[in-house]
Amino acid sequence: MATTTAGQRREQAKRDYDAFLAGCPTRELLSTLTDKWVALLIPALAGGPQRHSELARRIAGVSQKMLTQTLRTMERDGLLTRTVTTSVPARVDYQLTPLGHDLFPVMVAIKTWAETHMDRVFQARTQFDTRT
Amino acid sequence: MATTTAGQRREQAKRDYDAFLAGCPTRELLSTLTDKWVALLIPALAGGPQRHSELARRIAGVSQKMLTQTLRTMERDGLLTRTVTTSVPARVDYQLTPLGHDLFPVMVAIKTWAETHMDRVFQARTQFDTRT
DNA sequence: CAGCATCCTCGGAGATACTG
DNA sequence: CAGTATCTCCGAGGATGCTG
Repeated sequence: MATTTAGQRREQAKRDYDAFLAGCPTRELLSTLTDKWVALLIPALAGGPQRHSELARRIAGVSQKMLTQTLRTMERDGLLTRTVTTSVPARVDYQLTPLGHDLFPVMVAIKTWAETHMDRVFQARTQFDTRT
Repeated sequence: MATTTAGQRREQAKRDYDAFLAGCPTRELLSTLTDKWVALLIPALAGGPQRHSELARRIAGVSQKMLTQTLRTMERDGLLTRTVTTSVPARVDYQLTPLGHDLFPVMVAIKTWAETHMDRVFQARTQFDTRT
């Protein structure tokens, strides 16, 4: 029988992995998670499946290359699924997995934090730049 | 008299700023927040003031240049304060501001998420890489 | 100890053009 | 429409050496 609960396995993971350590694989995962486009894509996809072109329009300024590249990385890491509908023209839908959706609160928190505290940061910058 | 509450001002900010827009200044702030070293520095500083060398040791693998550079940006954005104690040798302490501390829950959430779900991501990668 | 200046390199990321 | 391939370039970021 299984003698470990999900909670215990999570505890185990937190003991084994430490992003403060240089060699830890979480360091590299952290690099993926702390990506501007990931922080925008997760909230953008939270409402449901989106097509490539829809995402490109929603997330203004992202190049086609970066969008495809970021989506591919996220798919590989199990954050979203890519569904191809063969037709002319082709149609591809991206949808968050439960794992990806689990990341939603965190990502939306960063995005919202930036939008909410932008003014305060501007104040701080002005003060910093005009210090004697 | 002031007719707007802090809550209303926050609402105002959320209406004015939208990180989905390319020209929005929050896009650039988001770039700063979604930085690997920021995600590690905030949790590292949460316990109290830390010296430059202490941080360098705690956050393994960070170069001296990147550490100074990241700390400077965070100082400019009002996330932390830099206190110099003139002595020989010099001593510099970094401490989170209330604004920076406000970011702590978010940053620690990302770091913890990575540490907690590393195994699941590994599984997803293996499955992705061995797909036919 | 903290941090600036300099040099150098590697790859992140845009632009463009082409395919299914 | 979605994606790949190629070329190019700029700058992030490491290494080293010097200063207060």
